[in-house]
Parts: sequence; structure tokens; C-alpha cells
Amino acid sequence: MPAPQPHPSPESTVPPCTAPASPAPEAAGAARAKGRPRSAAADRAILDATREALAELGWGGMTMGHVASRAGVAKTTLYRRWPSKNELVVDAVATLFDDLVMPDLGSLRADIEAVVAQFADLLARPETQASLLALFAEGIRDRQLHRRIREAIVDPQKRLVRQGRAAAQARGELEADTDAESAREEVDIIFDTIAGTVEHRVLVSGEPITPDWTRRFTDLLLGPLTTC
Amino acid sequence: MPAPQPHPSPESTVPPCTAPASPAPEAAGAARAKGRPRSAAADRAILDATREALAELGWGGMTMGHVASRAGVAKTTLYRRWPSKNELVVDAVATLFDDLVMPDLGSLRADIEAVVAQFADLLARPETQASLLALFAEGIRDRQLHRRIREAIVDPQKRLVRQGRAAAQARGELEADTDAESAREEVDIIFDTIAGTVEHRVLVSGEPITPDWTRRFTDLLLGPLTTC
DNA sequence: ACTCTTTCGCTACGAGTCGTAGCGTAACTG
DNA sequence: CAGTTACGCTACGACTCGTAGCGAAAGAGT
Repeated sequence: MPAPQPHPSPESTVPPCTAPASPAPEAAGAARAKGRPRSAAADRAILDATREALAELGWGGMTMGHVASRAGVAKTTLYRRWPSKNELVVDAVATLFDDLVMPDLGSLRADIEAVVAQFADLLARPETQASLLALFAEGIRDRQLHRRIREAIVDPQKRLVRQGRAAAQARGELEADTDAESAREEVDIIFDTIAGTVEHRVLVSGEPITPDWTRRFTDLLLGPLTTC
Repeated sequence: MPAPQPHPSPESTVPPCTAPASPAPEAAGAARAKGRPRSAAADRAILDATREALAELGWGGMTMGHVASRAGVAKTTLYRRWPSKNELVVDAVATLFDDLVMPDLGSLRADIEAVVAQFADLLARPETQASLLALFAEGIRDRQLHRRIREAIVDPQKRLVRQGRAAAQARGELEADTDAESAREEVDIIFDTIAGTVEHRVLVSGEPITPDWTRRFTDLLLGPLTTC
């Protein structure tokens, strides 16, 4: 989570909340000075309360009124910052994914298994389970939400694949990229495969991610050739 | 869709609707005879209206009242058959998956690519997009719904993987199974990988499934060894 | 034909949620 | 200090879910 800005949804180019109406369309920066500033503490309290409510009550059980009272804030304050429940949850959940890291353990296999294990742990958390699929489902109808999900949650995690590939190429385990376009497509395929498979295993099939499963899945990814 | 039975949710062991209260707990079968029978035409009209409403309005836009009036039926009639919106949509959507078939085109690669293409077409339909992730999301909180989703949608499709594997083994492309348990786990992994990856690509990343993508994904599944 | 049972459509209702409007007050800037 | 903005509170309209009660219809069994 970046520095407390007047509005949440940090790096997105899409303003998450209804513009403050009046102020001149002056460019970004520190051009904000008049009147009572928004409480950064309220921002944090709201996001924390959102995650807690998601974990306890699930997506359908979490209501805006509940989040507000749990955060010690009026419901109108929520709507001054986020236009709807969906956008609020994106911001509240996106930070959970920032903990994922590519470890560089010395072999592609070890790196993949470590990332899969991290992702499995993340998907085992109640707030993630309660919100991730619901968010994706809402994103199907709401194009703007879909974009924000990709910008805040999906795309940033592709760095893991890029880092892992780069490390493997440096070690000589993978050949260098021939052209950039092909490399980008391959990153996309690998990312969709790892993220989609683990999500499907945990959230749809409802089976746990065991070390044995991770090993077999990595076998599949690396192919019989590179297995040894 | 199986023969019109008094209650929908055909093969499930969980009765989808509230039990008729009075009748003796006689075992299943054709033991149902008294009073006015339920209209099978209403069942079909409701399920059709559900799919249409899903395609037009999406999950959130589809309401029980809307489905009822579109089907020419009272809202109470819906609730006599299905206890909630979730269960209704499971039954309405499950039949869409029955069209998937394993073609047996003479090579494992061709078979995989054909099934992926079929699944991609299914996921491109508006009613599938509107309902699948929403259903999965609801299944996270509702254990009974989760079971019904697996029974009606997920598990039946694993037959495709089993058939494809069996055909490839008959051709000599794959080695025979050593033990049943290991084979079952491998079927699960392959199923989660194909279903999860294609769903993630289409529904989350929002990118189309092109023949080129299918080829590269199949490369990944088969491994560099079997590629040629 | 007659009765009995169950379903049917209809209307109305309680409970809950979303998102907004209006108010007086608090906080910060120049 | 005045001006501007955010804040908490209450209330509201619109909507949905799922249920209850009614008289009428449609079959089954005798």
C-alpha cells in the first residue's frame, strides 16, 4: 500500500471515487490544499474493516453499513471515497497480493514450487476466498471494475513470472527470448496456467495444495525433459 | 437434461427443493402419484427463461421476479421447485456443459486442442460468462451449493480427461497407469490445469482463445519432448 | 361422477441492502 | 479570522429476496 493519498486506488489511472466535483482540473501532484483534509486514518480503518468483514461474513454477508460501523465511520464517508462495494474490495484485497515474491532459490523447479506454495497460502486465507471469485464475477459485467482488477491485482503479479524466467535464463535453464512479443505471450500463458490452475484447484475443486500436488504440477509445467 | 422428474436437479442425491412436507418417507422411484402433478412445461420454461435472463442481464441483473414473469409463471412456483436463485442457476447452467465431447481425432495433441476449443466456445457464451464465476463465488460460502456444483458441473466433465487419456494410452502415446490412485490424481491435475487456465484466460485476463494460443498451451501440457 | 390432494397464479408483506440527500459540526488553510 | 472541505448522523426511495394466505384449477383414486 503506497503512501496515504487523498484518494485510495493508488497507482490506477482511473480515479476510484467520484471526483471532488469543484476543484480545477489541475494536474496531479501535491496540488491539494484547501479545506479539511481527508483522514488517512479513516482510509486505513475502512480497508482493515473491509478485510475483517470479508473474512468473517464473506462477500454477501459484508455490507457497507457493517464496514462503516466497524471502522467507526459514517456510511457516507465510505461512499465519498469509493463509488461502490466492488471498488472498495478491490483496494482492500489488492494489498494482500503484494506479499508474493519470487525467491530465486537456484533452480527453476524450486522457484516455481515456492511461488505456488505462497499463492496457495494466500488462497487459503478467508478474506481471499471470500472476495477473489466474487470480484472476478462482478468484473465480468462491469468493464471498469474489470480494468481495475487487472491493474491492481492481476497484472502486477506477472512480474513474478518475468523474474522467474529471467533468473532461469541467467542460469541457462531456459533459452533466451527470440523476440519481445513472443516472450510476452509466453509470460501470459504461464501466468494464466499457474494462477488459473491453483485457483481452480483450491476454490472450485475444493482440494488442498499439498507439497506432492505442487511437485506433480511442476512436473507438468517443466515437461518430462527438464524433470530431472 | 434428463427426463422430466417431479423435482429438478436430476442425479443429485441432494433434493434441490424443499421436500413436499407430508408424504411418507418412502424411498425414491415412481412412488409419486397423488394430487395435481407439477407441470413439466413450467420446468422447461423456467430453465430457459433463466438462461435467457442470465445472458441478457447478467447474474446481478437477473431477478427471480423477472425469470418468473418471463417464463409465464408465478414467482411462488419458482420457489416451490428451487430453494434459491443459486440452485436454480446451477440446474440452468449445468446442461450447457453436456455438449462437450472428447472427439478422438487420432492424436493426443489434436484431442486436447479440440476440447480446449470447445471449452473456449462455451466460455464465450454470455450465459456462461454471467453465471459460472458467480456460481463458483457463491459456492465458496454455501457448502451445499459447492457440492451441487461439483456434482452437476465439475465432476461430470472429468470424463473428458479420462477418455482422452485412455485413447492416448491405447495409441501408445502415454504409458499405462501404474496404480489407480496415482491415475486419479493425475486426472485431477490435468483437469484443473485445463479448466482453470482457460477460465482464467477468458474470464479474468479477458483475452480470447486463439488457435495460436491453444497450440502454445498444448505445447506446455505435452512438454517439449512430445511436441513433435 | 365424486372427492381428495396437490399445484397454480395472484397479491401482499417483512426484512434487508444499496446508494443518496440534507443537516449541523469539526478540521484545516491562507 | 473567514472560507472551504470533510465528517457523523438521520432519514429516505428503490429494489430484491423469500414467505404467507387466498381461491381456483388439474389431475388421481374410488
